[in-house]
Amino acid sequence: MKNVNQIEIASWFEKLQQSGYRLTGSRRALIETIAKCDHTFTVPQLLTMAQRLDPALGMATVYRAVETLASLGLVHRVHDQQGCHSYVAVDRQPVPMLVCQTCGRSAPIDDSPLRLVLAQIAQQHSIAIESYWLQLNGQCAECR
Amino acid sequence: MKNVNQIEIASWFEKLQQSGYRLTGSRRALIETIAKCDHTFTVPQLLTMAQRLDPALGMATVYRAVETLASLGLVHRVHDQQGCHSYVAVDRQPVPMLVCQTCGRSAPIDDSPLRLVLAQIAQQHSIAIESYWLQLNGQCAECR
DNA sequence: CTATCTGCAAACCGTTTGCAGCGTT
DNA sequence: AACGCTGCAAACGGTTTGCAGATAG
Repeated sequence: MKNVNQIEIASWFEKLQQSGYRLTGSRRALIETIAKCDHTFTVPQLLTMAQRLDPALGMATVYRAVETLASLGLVHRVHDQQGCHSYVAVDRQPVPMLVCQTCGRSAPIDDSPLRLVLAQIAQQHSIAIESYWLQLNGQCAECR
Repeated sequence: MKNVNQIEIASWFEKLQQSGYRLTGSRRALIETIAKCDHTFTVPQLLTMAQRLDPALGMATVYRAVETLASLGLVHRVHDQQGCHSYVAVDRQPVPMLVCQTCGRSAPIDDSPLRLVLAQIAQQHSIAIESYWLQLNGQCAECR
């Protein structure tokens, strides 16, 4: 499975600044690290990886940055049996994700065929769907 | 939205015993509480509710029981923006859930029409889907 | 009777926060 | 120069664990 989340570092930098955030060394290091990372990551993992670029980086900064990136929709939570401690880079708003349980790599999926089915379900249950989470857990071709 | 998770207390008791667990007072109290509960709950919430039946009940016991019930597939994690601290009763293996964001009540959905679409997606991405999480967040008819 | 289960309280650990100094704009 | 951002370390809060006594089978 190729990493489909080829994020554009420059566009992330832009988006940060457009939203009134400063483009600091820590944030550069973190974004560059996330861009290179082709799998899901936890905050402590991200810290370790990013410290190659910025050894003085602290844990609190990473938590704050990930929260910021999540609020901008650039990073997305991923769930696992044990809890919700992982994230992935995404290039658009919350996206149904496909996560390989072996290598941790992920890819967004095209959910347009799903929307139709979901609309039917919503009607059946007479509810209004505000958002949904779809995460497919499996094995990618390479890991099988 | 009616609570569709009408769990059968007796069948839960059976399943516990068949799996080699003892049917203790704490577990009875917890299962009866969950059966009455028509919405998602956190462990601390469950403790408070179940203490009506068993005032001496402790937090650790509830954590342990919920973990046990989850391993038997009787209870299922529910996700929210802030993390994964909620559960719902389910009567079969992990089920796509529909959760009302206002009242917290939930209903399992029939995912058979979805399976077809998911199979297509799996083929497109050449991956093997082992499990998936689908959670629809919205407003039920009553809360609108 | 025995092994499991329980309540208590302490330990744990991931996450958040306060603060003084630093760095971006 | 102003204000956002950072690192540090302490605080926090949900969850887990150790243990001695209780209890189901």
